[in-house]
Amino acid sequence: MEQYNAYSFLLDRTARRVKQYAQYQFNCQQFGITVDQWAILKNLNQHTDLSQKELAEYCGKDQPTLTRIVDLLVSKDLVERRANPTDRRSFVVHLTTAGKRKIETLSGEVNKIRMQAWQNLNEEDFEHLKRILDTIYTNLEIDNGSTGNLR
Amino acid sequence: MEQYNAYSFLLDRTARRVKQYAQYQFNCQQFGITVDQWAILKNLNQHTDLSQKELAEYCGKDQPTLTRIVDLLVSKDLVERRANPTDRRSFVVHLTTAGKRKIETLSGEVNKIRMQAWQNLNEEDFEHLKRILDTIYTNLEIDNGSTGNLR
DNA sequence: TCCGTATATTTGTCATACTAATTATTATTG
DNA sequence: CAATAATAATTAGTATGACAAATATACGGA
Repeated sequence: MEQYNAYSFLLDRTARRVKQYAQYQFNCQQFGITVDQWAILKNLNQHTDLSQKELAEYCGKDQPTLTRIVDLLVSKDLVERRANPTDRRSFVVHLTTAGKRKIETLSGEVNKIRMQAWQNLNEEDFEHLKRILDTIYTNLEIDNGSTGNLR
Repeated sequence: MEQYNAYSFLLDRTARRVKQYAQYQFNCQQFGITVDQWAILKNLNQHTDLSQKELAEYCGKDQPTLTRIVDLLVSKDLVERRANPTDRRSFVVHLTTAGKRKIETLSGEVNKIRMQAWQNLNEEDFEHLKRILDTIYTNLEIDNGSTGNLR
């Protein structure tokens, strides 16, 4: 039983290296953004004009974190906050022309960087990894709801 | 090719949930430390009286991060910095009595928390996960050394 | 319509990561 | 031995992550 604990260490360590490696390449190639900022841009490109709440869900970030990343993207003129006509509480996050250009310029390079991790691994490994990570993810739902699992 | 990019998102998301879930349980059960602080204590218990540099390597943390975590553990009286007789640049990090007691008290509970992730998964999954994560990890070595891979 | 509640965003605080720079000490080398 | 390089630890700055609280707005029911 005890040995199974190692997964948490491995996961943490690997996820950090993946991000660190990508950020290192981003810096070397002067992309001018962080890896997390890239994830936001990429999501915005696929689902245009999301509210920050929706964007946070797609990107797997919480709302305070997303607010701050959007702040940085706004200061870099890559996105802008637009009034949401149907709800004055929320904004719509909109890609600027510079933001779209950034995505076009970097997409291919980012793919290359991401694929470095996948050497010596194959399609089947990818399916295993997806399944295992998804299972862990759903195993650890923190349930505040009506099913009343844990406090 | 493009789809393989998803691994980075999955890894990051899963690692964050694993840590968040554990921290949530730590808080509920009033362990009085963070998940990362626990990892340091656990390592110190296995390899007594390491220097901060060695400890950082075992724990997979960088040195500035380790310095700060040790600061927090010192302020909680769980470890202390002792002079290293053979090298006045470095310290030896030593578990206090309270630190040892903390480890004994929490070990079983932490194991239970960690095992929650492993429902619906088996030994074979564990081996797959270990192998895949280790492969990714070594694929992404950032080599500043003599082999001269990338700038 | 008014009131209480829910929601979207923001702000604050603490902890963790990564980078770069600083300090004190040790090791190396001419 | 003296000058230089390398190393252990720290500090500073920025970004992210989690959680709580505050604010503004929307929604539901009396």
